[in-house]
Amino acid sequence: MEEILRRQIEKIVPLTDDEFQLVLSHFSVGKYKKHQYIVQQENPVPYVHFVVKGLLKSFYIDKSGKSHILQFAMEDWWITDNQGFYNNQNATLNIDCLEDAQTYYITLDNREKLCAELQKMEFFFLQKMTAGNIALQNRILSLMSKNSEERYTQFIQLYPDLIHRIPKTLIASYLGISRETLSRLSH
Amino acid sequence: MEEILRRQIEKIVPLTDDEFQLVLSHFSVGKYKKHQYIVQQENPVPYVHFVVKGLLKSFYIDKSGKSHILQFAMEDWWITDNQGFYNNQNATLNIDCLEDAQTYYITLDNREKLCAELQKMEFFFLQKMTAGNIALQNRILSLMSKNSEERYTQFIQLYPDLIHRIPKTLIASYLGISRETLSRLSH
DNA sequence: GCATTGATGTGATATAGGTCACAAATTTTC
DNA sequence: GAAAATTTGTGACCTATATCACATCAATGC
Repeated sequence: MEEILRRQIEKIVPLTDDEFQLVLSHFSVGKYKKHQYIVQQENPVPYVHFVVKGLLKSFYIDKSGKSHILQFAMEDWWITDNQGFYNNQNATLNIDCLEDAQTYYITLDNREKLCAELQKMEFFFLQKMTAGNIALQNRILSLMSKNSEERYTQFIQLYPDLIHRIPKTLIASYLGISRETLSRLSH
Repeated sequence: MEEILRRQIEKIVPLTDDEFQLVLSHFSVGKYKKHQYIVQQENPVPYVHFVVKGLLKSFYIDKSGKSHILQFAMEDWWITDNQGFYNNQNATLNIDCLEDAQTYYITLDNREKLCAELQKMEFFFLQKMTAGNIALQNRILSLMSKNSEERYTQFIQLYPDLIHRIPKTLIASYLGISRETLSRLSH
């Protein structure tokens, strides 16, 4: 399992064995059951999680009670409530498990210590954050310029693996359309 | 003008005079006229710009020819086509000036050099990127969970300064609604 | 292995917001 | 400062998507 984390980092910065051990020593391992929450609205957000097994979703519940999925996270993805985690605020999002899951998680303090001890980790996190930004901007443009069908097609292209692991209902919620509309498309 | 850049950085990391001179030496100054493009679709994206004067917008033109505003940038904001800039690709966005503008701009190479020479600048960029991420995620949730009126109200709250500098037509394009609908809202 | 819960499909109907068309007001340009 | 360009408002009409209501089917828990 450690290997997944190591490969993820080494896609961006090479690491010696010792360096990777140092990295690893700043993380903890978490195991979670399907339906289990790892972040809850109104509660603190102590960790970012790197998923090594399973599938999670982060979602926002609006004032009318409707839930909107911000992100899915499967193996090799990072997930947290950014606003809560980085600004030390209570969560506005929820994160729960769609499948039994295992993560390596790290606190903000530990992340900062790690970056101080191993400069290239700061570069790594900057690269990840930058890639995240680009993806988010594309998602915004997609929401603004594409209709439901186009967004669904794009989703299939971008995340072919997810299609088979996630009920359509949730994909609809991620795409910002109703499950009925998606149902009528997908045929 | 330099002072604006310095204050922007010092909101996150303190700088000595020498350090700031080092920072500054990696930037160039650009002056642009209203209507001038500083990034064009299909062209390279050599710089990120820090705006010290004026107002710009970045926008995407979809396949049907409709334009969607991704971002405005006034004094103290950063702007570029991220995908083009960080991945060394051609632009998918356009950026032009809504008012005569002045920026400090930097290449990717120079940014990397600067971070290598002055570690805290990497921390600075990471912080900015993180804040950007949070803002983008909120915008996505806003697009998914709020109707036109709520999004407009939120825009006014978030960017009260911009309301008076930007025609409603463009605000509509930023909010992902038609100008007619916005006109009927604003009352 | 049955019972509960969740997922999916589909009809009928409602509606927010888009589009088109025109006129008036305002701003910009030379 | 007149002409051109841009912005804004508003009516009439259209459409994509939401909502509600069932029915069926599949998955999961004990």
